[in-house]
Amino acid sequence: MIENLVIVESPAKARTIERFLGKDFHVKSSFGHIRDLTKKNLGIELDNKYKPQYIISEDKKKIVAELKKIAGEAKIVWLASDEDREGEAIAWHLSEVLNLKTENTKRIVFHEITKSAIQAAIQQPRGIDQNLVNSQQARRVLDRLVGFELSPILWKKIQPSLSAGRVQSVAVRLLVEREREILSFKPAASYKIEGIFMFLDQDGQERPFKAEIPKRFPSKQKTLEFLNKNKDAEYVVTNIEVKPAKRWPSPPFTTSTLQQEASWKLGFSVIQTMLVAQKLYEAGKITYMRTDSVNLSNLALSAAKKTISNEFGNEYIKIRKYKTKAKGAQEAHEAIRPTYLQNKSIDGAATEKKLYELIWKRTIASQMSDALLEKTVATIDVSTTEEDFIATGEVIKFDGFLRVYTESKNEEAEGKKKNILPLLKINQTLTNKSILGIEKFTQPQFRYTEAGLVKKLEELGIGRPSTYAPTISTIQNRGYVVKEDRPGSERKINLIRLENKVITEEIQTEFAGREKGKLFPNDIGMIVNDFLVDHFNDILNYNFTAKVEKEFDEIALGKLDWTEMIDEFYQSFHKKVEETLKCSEKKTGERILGEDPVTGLTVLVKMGRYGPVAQSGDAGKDKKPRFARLLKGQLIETITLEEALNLFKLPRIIGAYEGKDVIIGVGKFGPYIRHNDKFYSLKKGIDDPLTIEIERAKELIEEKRKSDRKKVIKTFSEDPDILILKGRYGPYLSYKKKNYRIPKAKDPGELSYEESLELIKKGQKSSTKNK
DNA sequence: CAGTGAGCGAGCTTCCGCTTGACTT
Repeated sequence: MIENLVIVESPAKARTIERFLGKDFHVKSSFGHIRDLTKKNLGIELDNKYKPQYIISEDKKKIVAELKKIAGEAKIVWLASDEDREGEAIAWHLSEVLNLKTENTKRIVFHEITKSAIQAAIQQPRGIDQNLVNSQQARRVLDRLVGFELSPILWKKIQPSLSAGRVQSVAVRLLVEREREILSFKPAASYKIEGIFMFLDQDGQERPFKAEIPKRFPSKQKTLEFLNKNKDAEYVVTNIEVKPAKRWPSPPFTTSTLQQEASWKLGFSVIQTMLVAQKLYEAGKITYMRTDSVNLSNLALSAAKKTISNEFGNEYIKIRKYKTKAKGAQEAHEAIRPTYLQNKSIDGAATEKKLYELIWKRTIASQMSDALLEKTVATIDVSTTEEDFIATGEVIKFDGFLRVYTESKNEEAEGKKKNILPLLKINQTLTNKSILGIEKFTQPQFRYTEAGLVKKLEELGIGRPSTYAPTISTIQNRGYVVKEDRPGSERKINLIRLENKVITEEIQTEFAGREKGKLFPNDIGMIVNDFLVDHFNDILNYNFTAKVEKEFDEIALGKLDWTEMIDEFYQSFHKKVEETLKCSEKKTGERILGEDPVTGLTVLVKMGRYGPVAQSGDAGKDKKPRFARLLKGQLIETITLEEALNLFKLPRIIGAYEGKDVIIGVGKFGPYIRHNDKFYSLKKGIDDPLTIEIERAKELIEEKRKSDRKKVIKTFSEDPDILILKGRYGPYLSYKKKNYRIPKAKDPGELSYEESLELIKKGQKSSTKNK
């Protein structure tokens, strides 16, 4: 007979709690939700008050059976899932599925996994909060209705297998709208004026420092005029202002801020951050990594105090309590922090070490003193003009938390940029070394990184810590958006310099629009977005989630019946679904670019069956139209007639090599060279399929042949189709375009022909078995 | 790994939020 069974969501949590509770308590985990709506159909009985049809998920059957058995033997079952909507629902599903009786079932909650918090929770059990459960059912049913009624419209009207949902569709909308802002942005040029002045140090050394004219000059002409006036100018310091300033640390990490900082400082994708964090959590090194709370337990606060005192001294301690600002935060957990704050670093993989140290620094810094600064602003009068130069400098008087953590900035770059300002005095005259007029262009808005999009979604209250990373993956997997680097384009900028009373001009080049690891919407993302915004504006509205969240809150308080809320929504929503299915045309995003000046045929671009294509000629009236795939980076929305006409120049024969034609084309995976029935990819960003010449093509062919030869470990004279190759995951066997595993114990170089045949036979058998 | 684009039709796709393994071609 078991005295007590405690059920929590996570196995790692179960292990920790079991230690705290002692022998009488058996702690098990449910591994999250155990039931969900059936996937076979809508899973909601529309004519029966939206009754959800729950089934036990396939991968949970085993654990449910086990829990059922133990629960039957236990005297008391403690449901200890999280204290939020989803946690309450998990507790309720457990009590339903395990047939728990109210008299021996107790619901307990705690916000932090510390011994005292858990013991306190045990002292204050309650029943299941059905209102809170109902708010979760409303959330679940609403998301299912939206997702499972919108997606099929897209399959009919745009393309199969597409998807739409309350969260993902808004995420795509953010990216599409930002992209359009950037595409339509017209950069404006102006001139920034920087002067280098010399200052005689106490030890007789001349030191340069920088000052700027606060306003921008609108044209080159005005800049030249200003520089000319400076040829015979004198410079006097007319004002010095010294102001104290303060900087304070950021709160400890939540899921969203951890993803942002890991992206910025360590270059991690949001998925990578979560995978590494999961590892650290399972090893007991950090607290739970899916949280929206910035709260630290009292235990953590006192550990932080001790650690800071030991490491930096008492003057660096400032214990702070942070409040969550995020919309819709449910705060079931602590902030993400090291379990043991005295451990500054850990053993483990390089990525784990780096992420741990980031978390340690952020947590410790959050409990450290403000940094005290002194900002100096000096005004330098120019005798010949009305403009004044302004020099600013900043000195750190007390580093405080900056000793361990600088936020969201590349620390080295920041250090380099800082202007060291000398101790100037009023009425002091200065000598000018040079003045530079630099042409500056206004910048469009930034494109989103994965983590930047998560930040935006969190601000809008859309999505939860457990779904940020999956959402980012979904919109990429559907092809709506792509994460990539873009080289940008060169741009000339004017530089005008005054030095030794002589004005010189030079032209520099800079890269505009260079992007690294940013999210770009694809054509299909734009088409789907426009379609949804057209027909379902209310759901695509950035405030839709906030609006329904308010209603979920009312349901949780018992002020609103969940089925009534759903009914209110569904009546009008479903009507729109029907209308849209009936009325709207199939959408291809078609755009007519104009006429081919040579053939006179209409040229258009649209979404074809296999992706965006350009089409020359009308299917109805002309003879068979020609098609050409758009190149990567080209958008239906922005491609020009000229660019589209160029696409029809492919495939093209550029010459011959070894007696065979060399043909350039564009395929599913980008531009390629075809030679003797073999394909060779062009180099991304280096080779242009429209201009590549035969010599370069030969080079690429030879390069590929060389690297293929390197891959081969062994061949057999008995059958040249069998190849032992070196792959990404180690050696493998390749035979007629199929790959087979080589047992780890075998030295691939020693594999015999007979053994290879054996492996192929075995591999074919097991692959049919798996199906 | 690669070049397609007519049309028919069966059968499939899909949501968000909780949680980890079992997979490694």
